[in-house]
Amino acid sequence: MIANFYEQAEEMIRHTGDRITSGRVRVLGILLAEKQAISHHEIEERMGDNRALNRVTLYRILEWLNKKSLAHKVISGDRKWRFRTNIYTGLHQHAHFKCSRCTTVICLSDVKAQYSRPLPPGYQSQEVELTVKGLCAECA
Amino acid sequence: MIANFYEQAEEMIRHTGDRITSGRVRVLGILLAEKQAISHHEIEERMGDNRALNRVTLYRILEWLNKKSLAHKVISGDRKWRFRTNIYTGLHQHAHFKCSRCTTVICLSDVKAQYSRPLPPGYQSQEVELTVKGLCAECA
DNA sequence: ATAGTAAGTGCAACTAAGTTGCGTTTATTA
DNA sequence: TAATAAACGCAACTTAGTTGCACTTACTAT
Repeated sequence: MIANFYEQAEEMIRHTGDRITSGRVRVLGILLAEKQAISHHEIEERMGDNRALNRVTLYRILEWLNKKSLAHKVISGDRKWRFRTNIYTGLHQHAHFKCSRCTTVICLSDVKAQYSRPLPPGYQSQEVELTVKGLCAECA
Repeated sequence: MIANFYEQAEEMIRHTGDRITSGRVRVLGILLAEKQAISHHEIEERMGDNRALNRVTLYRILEWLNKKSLAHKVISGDRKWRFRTNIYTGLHQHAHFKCSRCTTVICLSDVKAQYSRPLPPGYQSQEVELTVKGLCAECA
């Protein structure tokens, strides 16, 4: 079943018009197979010991996926980036949930960030990031 | 006028019941004098070249201020922590604004984070973080 | 006022996460 | 199938924060 994700990944990458490399296919495939936002390190783990990509290459692939809107970066206060494909979450702004016990990060795809007051005069909003911290169902 | 902030800082620290050390007074004084959330590095700058505290000590002081609720930590995706006193912003949850051009971070003390849907079943919220990114009045 | 002591500080060395420059490999194209 | 620009890998680096341990200092009890 992971093979399916690789096929799907390849198709998505083909659509960008950029090169289809095995690294991109593998990374995107792993992200597609994942229900959570995962870190650089977790992606390496899922690649298997000997087949791992170089750390730098992985960073560059993740950055590229982000630029091509195939995945997005999730920030969460522990100085680590996590990544999630956009296929299930869409492109719209959405919130993230981080479990303070197991550190899992999920996308709350139908929770939208709002705020109660306008910004100070002259300020322009480009992007809104909402992170809810707490306990996930497993850890509660 | 910065002297006033140091007096105020000393008073605030006295209230915690913990030790009043020159490091704590200086760091909190600097934070009180500041209208923005500032980074560890910016605090060092404001201390002057020769009078700077050790990096480790500064981190520990900031952590202590956070624990004592005299200041709070602001996260913002660039792997840097920033700090702001709680005196003007209160203890309530509030949002932050980060300018994507000049990287300044301010507390939006009267903007509250909200979200449009309940969390998935079993999930418990402990803390909500809202960061708005865009252009500040200076940079717009 | 001063000695004792636990809290706070400084130093050196370390870790984790991400970056840069440059030479080598590879996916596409012509 | 050769040419070539885009990817990749390696080594070395940077930035932000952490740990362990010895030294110093603010408070306390005399």
